[in-house]
This record gives sequence, C-alpha cells and structure tokens, in this order.
Amino acid sequence: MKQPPLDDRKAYILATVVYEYVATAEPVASQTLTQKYNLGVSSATVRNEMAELEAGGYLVQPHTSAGRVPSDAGYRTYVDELMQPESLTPADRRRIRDDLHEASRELDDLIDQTTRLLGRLSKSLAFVTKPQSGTQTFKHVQLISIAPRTGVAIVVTSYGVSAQSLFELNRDASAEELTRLSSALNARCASRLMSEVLESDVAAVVAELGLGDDLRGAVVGALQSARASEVPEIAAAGAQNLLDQPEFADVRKLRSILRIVEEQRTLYDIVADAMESDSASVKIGHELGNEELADLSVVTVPYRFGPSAIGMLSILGPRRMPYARLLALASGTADSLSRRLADAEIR
Amino acid sequence: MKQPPLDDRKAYILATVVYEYVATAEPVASQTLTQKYNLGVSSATVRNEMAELEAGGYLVQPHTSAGRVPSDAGYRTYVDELMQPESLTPADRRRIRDDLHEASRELDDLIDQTTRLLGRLSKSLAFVTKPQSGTQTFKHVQLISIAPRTGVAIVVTSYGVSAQSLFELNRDASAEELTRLSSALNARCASRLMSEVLESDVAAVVAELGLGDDLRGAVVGALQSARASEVPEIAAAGAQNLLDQPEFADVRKLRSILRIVEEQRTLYDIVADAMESDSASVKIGHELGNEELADLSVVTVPYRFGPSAIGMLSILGPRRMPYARLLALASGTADSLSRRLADAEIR
DNA sequence: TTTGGCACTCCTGGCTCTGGAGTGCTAATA
DNA sequence: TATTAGCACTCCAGAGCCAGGAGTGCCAAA
Repeated sequence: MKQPPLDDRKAYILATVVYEYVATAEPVASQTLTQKYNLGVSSATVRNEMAELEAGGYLVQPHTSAGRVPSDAGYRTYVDELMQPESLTPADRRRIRDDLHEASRELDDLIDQTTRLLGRLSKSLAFVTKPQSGTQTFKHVQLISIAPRTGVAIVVTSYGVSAQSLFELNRDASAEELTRLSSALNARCASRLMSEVLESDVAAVVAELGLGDDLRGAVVGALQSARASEVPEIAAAGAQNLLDQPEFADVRKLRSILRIVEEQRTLYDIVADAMESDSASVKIGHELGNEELADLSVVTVPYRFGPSAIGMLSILGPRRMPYARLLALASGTADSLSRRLADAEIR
Repeated sequence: MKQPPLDDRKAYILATVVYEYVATAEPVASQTLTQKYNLGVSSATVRNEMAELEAGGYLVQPHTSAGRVPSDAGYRTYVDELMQPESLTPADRRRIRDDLHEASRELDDLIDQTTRLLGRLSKSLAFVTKPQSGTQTFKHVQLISIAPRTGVAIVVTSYGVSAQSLFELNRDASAEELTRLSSALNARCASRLMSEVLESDVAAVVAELGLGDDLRGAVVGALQSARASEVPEIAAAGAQNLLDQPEFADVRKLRSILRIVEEQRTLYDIVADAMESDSASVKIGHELGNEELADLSVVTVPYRFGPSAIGMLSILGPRRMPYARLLALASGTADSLSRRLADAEIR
C-alpha cells in the first residue's frame, strides 16, 4: 500500500479507469482502454501499469480474471488530483435559476424545494440541512391573544419567520399587556444574535413589567423553537433515483440507506465536519465511517448567509458517481440558494 | 366467476387460507390446513373445496402444482365478511397515547409525528393527509411590522397557527395602522369558516380604512396559504419497512412505490374517495386503480375535527397484509389524533 | 359425501459444462 | 530498459440437465 506519486501515464490510466467505470458500471479491461482512449501503447503495457496501480492500492480486481475497479484510494486520488473540474451546463444553470426564483419565501419551503430540485438534477439522493443558528439575528417577537387565555408567540429572525408557539395563560391578558411585553423585548434584544438572546433577558423584561411566569414561559418556548436544535432538521429527496443504479439490485443495500435517511442523526454526522471546514467536501466509501454505506459517496457543499456557512447541501449516490458533475451541481445550487437567502434577508 | 354465497366450511377455509398466507407468504397447501387447523376432514376434501373456491374466483394457483393464494375477490370477501375485527393491543394503545401525548402542538409537526408513529407500528408505509379547510374557522389575523417597509401577516385558525407570509410595502406603515387593520379584519371575519373569508372582505376593510393595495395583497396572500390547497400535503413515513416483505425482493416494485410517494397526487387519488365516504376503507390490489400497485393494499381511516372528517390516515402495504390488525391500528391512531386536535382547539 | 391412493405436473436447487473475457507471464523485439 | 505479441490459465455467467419434492386432480372405494 505504498503510495508514491504517480507518473503521468499511470495518472492518466487511473483517471480513465474511473471515468470508464463511472460510465459503464463494469470492471474496466486493459483492452477497453487502448481501444477507447488513444494511449499509444498496447494493452499488455496497460496491463503492467494496472498491476502496479493495484499494488499501489488505487485499483482492485473483483476476481482474478476480471477488469479493474477503482478503490477508495483510487477515487480519492482522482477527486483530489486528477479530475477536470466541471462547470454547470447552461441548461442546469437555467433550471436552477428558474426553479429557485419562483420558490417560496418561507425558509422551510425554500429548503424543501431546493432539496427536490437537487435530487432531480443529480438523479441521486439529495439532502439539505436546515440553517443552524450561527448568524441568525433576532428581529422581532410578537405576542398575540387569539382567544381567552390563549395566545401565540411569533418570533421573526433575519431568515424570516422562524417559529411560532401557542401558549395558555392562567388569566386573560389584555392586548396592551401583550403589546407592552413584545415592545420591551424587541427594544432589548433587537439585532442580537439568536444565540445571545437568553432566558435571563426574557425573565428580566417580564419581571420589570411585573408580569407572570406563564408569559415568560411562552416567550422562552418560542425562542427555543426558533433556535436551531443541536441536530438540525434535514430535508431529503430522490431516494428512488438510487434504484436505477445497478449497485442497488440487491434490496438489502437500499434498506440501510432508507433507514439512515429516516433517522437523520447519521446523515448529520456525515456532513457535520464538512460544516466545520466551511468548504466543499467529498467523502468516498469507507470515509463515510459506516460499513453499511461503504459503497456510497457523498458530495457536500455549504450554503451561506452573508459571509458564513449556515447549512449544507449534499448529494448521496453510489461510490461510482460523476464527481466533477455533482460538485458543479451542488455548488451551483448552493450559490443560488445563498443568493436567494441574501435577497430575502430581513434587515 | 359466479360468486354464490359461501357455505360455512368454504368460508372457514377461505379465511384460513388468507390467514395462513398473510403469515407465511407461501401458497397454502391443503395439507397445511388440515394439519394446522382442525378442520375435521381430510386434505382430499379440502382440495375439493379449494378447487371450488378457485372456480368461484376466491383463490388462485400460482402454478398447477402449487398451493393456493387469495385473489383480490378472496381478500375482499375476507375483509367484508369473514375476518374477526381486532382491537388494539394494550401495548400499542399505550404507545399511541404516549407518543401523541408528548407530540407537538403545531399542526404540521403533529401530523408528521403521527405519520412516523403509524409507520413504525404498522411496519408498513404510512401516509397522512394534512387537514383540508372544510371546518377550519378563521380566528385571528395579525400584521406586524418587522423592519422598514417589511412586515409579516400571521393567520391563526381553529387548528392553530396555519400560515404566515412576509410582505413588502411601498412606504413605511405605522404600527397603529397595522393594528387598526388587523382589528378591523378580526372583527369582521371572526369565527367564519376559512372558505367564507373572501378577498372581497379584505378589500372592503382596506378601502374603509383608506389603506393601500400593498396591504390588501399581504393579507390575501396569508389567507391563501392558510387555506388548504386542492390537493392537500401528505406526510409519508416507513417506506423502508416494505423492504422486509418478500414481495419487494424485486427492486422494480419498489421504484414505482417510491415514485408515487414522492409525487403525492397519486396517493391523494387513492384516499380521496375514502375521504368522501367518511368511514374506514380498504382497497385491495387492482381496486387501487393502478397496475403498478396491483399487489398492494391500502387501509384508510378518517380523522376528525369535531364531527366532521378533515383528513385521512392510511397504511400502504403488500396485499398480503394483516387487515384486521392494521384497521385497528389506523382507527386507534386516528381516534387519538382526533382527540388531540379537539383538545388543542382554539375556541 | 368423504377419503385413501396414485399418477401427474411443475418448481427449485444443485450440478456440470462451455464459451468467453481478461489476466499474468515469458520471451522476443526496439 | 521499456514494450509487446503470444499463450496458458483463471474465473465467471449462463445454459442445460437432472433429481427431489411438494402439491394437485381424479378415481374408486367406503
């Protein structure tokens, strides 16, 4: 498993094997390469090179007399060093623009629609984490009485309306009372980061106005649901696209995936460190850290609100995926989403 | 395909075949019946009876020398006339109560959680339509200014907060102005059915107060998203459960299903007439009216808000499903959901 | 009307065999 | 030394075949 730097010809052969395997899903034979790509050498030479690439850990042979298939390390080298970055096709670019342009302004709906779009374009399973609270700022809270002893607290953040929560009171609260509380809270907390709007702020204001514990609870509840939870919600779409891939001819493969999508925790673990690094990331096979997902890969790209990443947009597919194309697709979609969010920002 | 009424023994045999096939997924042989169920007759007699049941269209034979399997008509007769209704097991009852008790009070979340619960309990694919507007009444609208020229309109209905919509204005609107408009709308429309709150009402109030077209648009937008659309949203969960069933060993089966779940239209068509009839309904195989779903069945049960059905709760599984158990499960869950909604009602 | 008996059908799984694809190695060549 | 033609070898995929067994249908007897 020594991995010396590859000379040009080996690099080209590795890249070609990946390319061909991605396209055909069949182990790649030396002869296929010499026929389809003009290497200028015979298939015997290619065989020698391939044997060395296998010794170096870049290729594997499903069985003795079969062609070669890239290993995790092979894909990794391809992604890091060999592949030609692609840019979006005009058709895709237009499609993204149009779809997101007419998308909802509500944050949740916007994320859902983006996820579905990405699923369709990538013909894979797409998933998108909903924004985390990092840069979300508090804009407004409003308490409304909607029935005797019943009210609703609405929290608006810079991303838009992000939570409402019903509450019940021990007694009727007058409209003025609620308005006074709302105004005082707004004055005290306006434009702070959501993470810095604390329960103690609420308690202070409520105490100052001489109001009851029930109102304090109502506001705190609404703030809590407005703050993203530790594991953000994740929207997913396009699972059925995976069924077209030959690697899922066996149903058991699929079961693990569907289960993982349904319990979002694992999905989140996969993208969490990409979120940290704040840049595009590709995880290949065993790099996903989950034996059940060992023949899958994930491409992850952050989307932004202003300067900082607030969520991730991912594509999950067979390890044999068109990495360059999917990276372009994810980046393009993330850019559009970021722009869309910036436009809709509440200042 | 004559279908004379079945004598007792034939009925018992048919019921047993269904029961056994549901349990084992293997064609049922005459000997299996005589061994496992004490029929008091020999397998030869059972064979004769089964041949007649086949002539009557209740059973089919996968091939000449195999056991029998129920036909659509066989299942239908079983469901309509032969099966023993079940009631919930105490364990399930407790599970439903506990899960829904700690569920969210927000309508959307509540439906999502109910769907997941039903998917887990039924070990099948569960889907639940979100409420349609039939009996939803208008409770409250509130316009809030949250930034210069930007506001949000919140609509609260009897089901709870059901829509918010951001709007922009040509000019700054004062808080009083917005409050006045909100109050006037509330006074005019309180407790009307959502379907009877019309754009003309909004226009009238806006005109009366001498306000601008932009405000009118804002309110109308919020009302529109609060009204359920023609095809309501449908929550689905548990697709991966289907993978455990032998009928999905072939991946192509699954593809159709996942596609149908993703585009909700077909799902809605399936339950739409059950919605009309306002009672539990079972659709078996071809009764679903879709060749791709011909070896599936669906159990559908309405849930209520007060006296009238506002949505449906369905379980989709292989035609070979435990009908009595799933009916009990769906009914029990629907009851709990209805009760939960009634408790949370905003009066 | 029921039932034991029996011939018959058809599926399933295992086995063998063959063709072909692809390799690795060796020896010749540039 | 790097390349290549040639060839033996390996292994898979698919076809064909066979045997076992499960289950039926029917007949004739009870």
